[in-house]
Parts: sequence; structure tokens; C-alpha cells
Amino acid sequence: MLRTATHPNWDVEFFLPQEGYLAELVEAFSAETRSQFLQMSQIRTVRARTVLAVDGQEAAEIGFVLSGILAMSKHLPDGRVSIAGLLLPNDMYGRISSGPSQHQVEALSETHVLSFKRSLFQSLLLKEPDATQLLLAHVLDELEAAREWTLLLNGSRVVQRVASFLVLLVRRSGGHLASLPEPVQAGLSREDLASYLGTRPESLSRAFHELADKKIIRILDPSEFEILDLQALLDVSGQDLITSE
Amino acid sequence: MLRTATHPNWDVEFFLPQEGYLAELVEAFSAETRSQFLQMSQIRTVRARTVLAVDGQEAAEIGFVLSGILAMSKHLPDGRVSIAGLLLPNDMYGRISSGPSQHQVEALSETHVLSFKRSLFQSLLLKEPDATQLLLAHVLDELEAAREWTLLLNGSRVVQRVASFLVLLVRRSGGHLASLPEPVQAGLSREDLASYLGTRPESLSRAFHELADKKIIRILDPSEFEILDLQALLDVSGQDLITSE
DNA sequence: CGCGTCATTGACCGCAGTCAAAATAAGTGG
DNA sequence: CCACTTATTTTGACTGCGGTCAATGACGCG
Repeated sequence: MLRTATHPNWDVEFFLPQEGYLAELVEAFSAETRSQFLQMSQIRTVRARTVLAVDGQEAAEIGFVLSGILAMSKHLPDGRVSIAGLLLPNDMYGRISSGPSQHQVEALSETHVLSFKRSLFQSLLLKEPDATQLLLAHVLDELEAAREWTLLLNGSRVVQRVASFLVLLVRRSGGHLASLPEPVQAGLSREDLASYLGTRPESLSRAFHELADKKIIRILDPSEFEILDLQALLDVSGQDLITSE
Repeated sequence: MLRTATHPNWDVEFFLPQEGYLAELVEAFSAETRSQFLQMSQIRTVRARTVLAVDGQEAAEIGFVLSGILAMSKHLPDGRVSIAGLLLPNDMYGRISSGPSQHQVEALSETHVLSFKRSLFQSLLLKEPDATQLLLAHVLDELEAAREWTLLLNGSRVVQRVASFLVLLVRRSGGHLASLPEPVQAGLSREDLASYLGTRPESLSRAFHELADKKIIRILDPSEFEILDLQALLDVSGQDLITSE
């Protein structure tokens, strides 16, 4: 029952998010373009470990993450896999311009994606300047996020990176930093998280328990946590809290 | 004589690069837009350590690097400075959309920049869909590069990162990977390089001399190197050589 | 109940951060 | 051109974090 399923076209509109960046993008389309877009795109349910794009191969498909988590990973010569970035809902995967994919795109959890042919999207963008503007803004945000992440990896200690990751989770789950008591879920396995944070599962374990010992978090289950002291978490992460409202 | 100098407008066209991404972008403009762009933009010579954008403050100016190196740095709570990314010729600095700058943009060497008001650039993009497409493609490349860098930082050993940095230098200086005997210059100080690679000058020194001992490079001067064995360098860096042509 | 998977804990060790000092380079003024 | 200062690079000794290997424990599933 977890098979990759393709929904009929009329489902696409139904499953499209009501708000957020993707919704804005589709709204920026003209009526004609929008119906064409809805017809040509499809919503798929991919199960964890599905590979959507292979490193070095040209992929004709691009798409948006609706739910779940994708990873952009790279297989190193020594057999290791390291994760260069995560793709969260609203993020785009695949290359707009032609050329081989630079990463392997793989689902880390069961994921819903909105996908379509690259050629279609290219022609849509040419016809829709407003949508291009929106997309540009979003890509710039992604670039910002990627650089942010670079900073975190510079911070040498593993606890620091783990704390940063937890802050990231809080930021995008609750949104409001004030409301603590709701637990946050990682959404990816310990091993995947380790690749993403540039460390190994053993060190992750130690880091999580170090935070737990300090009463900063409570470990509900290996990938679900309750934040007890957000300020302390921010201190450990080394980030300044820009209390945006 | 190193003072920040503003050239008269007619100089801008003279100093514009003949080829590369920026040239393409300007060519994509309509004749009218292009003359407006040339009138409103200016070429400046900024000396090392000049700060072009302050972290957290709104900057009304954006621009392109023509020569030299800029850094996007962040001042950490503990007083350290870590460099999230380098801006090389053709790269853009500053935010297109409004909002405070997320990083401090600072010149690491004497640099020539082509700068203009953000509002001007925004309005130009609205009028020039083709240019927007080009810009989008370029930003996607930058995103790719940022993720590439994330991977390098994941690689734990310092020698590995240093090797990767040298490969980067070879890639964009010579271009052709075959021609070795020309030395490559770092273009930034040892301390800056250390922040960028997420390490300290002492470790850098050890790494460079480790490579020299293995006859992989020859140190001409602390920021100038001759590549003796490119294949070995690639091996150390952990990258696959995609011998593009 | 037995097996496989994953998280945890422990022991060990190598890499790199830290502090400190020596060596080299670069600048300054006479 | 040389004596002197200052900055940068290099080298050394020490320590700690975290990667590695291995063993134990917890959990889910057949």
C-alpha cells in the first residue's frame, strides 16, 4: 500500500497547499498557465529511500516537496554517504537548467511531491515573469539557508550542531518560539541525521544525552524531543535569538 | 592612492567584462535598459578590509564582484569571525529583496565592484524577463556551489579541506586542469582562509606542509603554491575528478 | 521465544584546537 | 643600508573532542 501512486489530475488542485510559497507561485500564474500546470503535473507519494534523481545523470523531472523530507546526498569514493542539504516542504528539487544532477535526491521519509517535466516548467517560467520573480526570491532564501548551514558546520562541537538542528526544528514546526511544551519530531533516522550533521550516530547519542542531562531537552523517543529550556538551547547552538515577534 | 574611487559613468562600460555571466546579463537587457543601467551603476575600487554590508542592517546597495575576493562573514557571540562563503568575480553581493543583510560582506583583498541601488536593480528585473532568467540560473549555480562547500566542510580532516581549496583555485585560475606549472595564488590571508575552512592558521600551516612533504605541492610563499601532482591532490581532497573535456 | 535492527555505553586513540615560543617576513625610522 | 619593531608563519607540547571498534541493552516482528 506504500506503492508510488499517481493521482488523477483533478486531485492535484485538491492537494495543493492553501498557503506558503508554492501557493503564491501558482497564484502568480495566469489562469491559462495555471490550468496547464495543473494538468501536466502530478502528485506522487514516495516512500522512504526512494531515489528521485541520481548523481551525475540527467533528470527530466523536477518538483516541489509537499510533505516529508528529501535529502541531497553525495556518495563519497570511500563508500560513505554525506548529506549536503535537506529539502523541506516548499523546497524545490531537480535542476531547472539542463545538465546532470549534481547530487542524489532521495526521500528520507514518506514524502508527497508535486512533480512535472522540466521542459514544461522552463516554458512556464518564460511565459510568467511574475512567477520567475517569486522563484528567484525563493532560491535566494535557499541560498541564504545553505550559507547559514555552512556556518553551523564550521562550529566544531557536535552538541552545537545538534542544538542548532533542534532550533531549526522548533523554528519550522511551532513557528512561535514561545510555545514550548509541544514535542518536535526529527523526521529522519539517526543515521541520516548523522550524515547531515557531519558526524556519526554514536556521537549524536552522546550529544542528545548531554542536552538531556543538562535539562535542556527531554528525549521522548530517539527521534522525538521536548524542548525544556529554549534559551539554553540557543546558547549551546551559538546562535543569537532574533526574536522575530 | 588606495582610496575608494568612483569612476565617471562612461568608465563603467569600459571596465565591464567582455565575457562571462555578467556580460551576458547586461547583453540580455534591452538597449534602453542597458544605458539606464550603465548610468546608474558605478565601478568602485575597495581596499582590503572594507565592509560593504553590515550584518543585520538593511543595505540599499547591491553589486557584482569584478575582481578580487569578498567574504560573507558572521561575527559569533564569542568574538570569533567565521566566513560562510566567498564571493568571486561574477558573484553578486547584497540582497535583491528588501530586508536586513544576513551577513557581513567584507573585502578580503583589493577588489573592484560594480554597484548600484537595489531599487534600481529590482525595477530593471521587472522590465527584463530574460535577465531575470539568467540571474535565476546564476543563483542556482551559486546554490550548487554552496552545497558543494557544505560537503567539503563535512569532510573532517583539515588536509582534505585544504586540498579541496587548492583544487578550487586550480579550477578557476587555469581552468584547464592539465596545465600544471603555473602557480596558483590564494588571494586571501592565512587567517581568513582559516575562518573559511573552519580551522585555525596553525592547522593550515601543518596541512600545507604535509602536502609539501608528500611532493604534492610546493610552497612558493605562504599564499602562493605550485601544484606538482594534481591527481594526488584530488585524491586527498576526496573529490572525483570529472575530467570535463 | 529467537532473531534483527537500532540506540546506548564504554574503551581507546588520532586529529586538531590551544597555548607558547621560535623563526621568518615585512615594515619603519634613522 | 642597517637596527629595530611589528606582523605573520612555523614548530613544538599538551589536551580534549569525537571517530572507531566492540559490547550491551531496548524494541519490534515473525
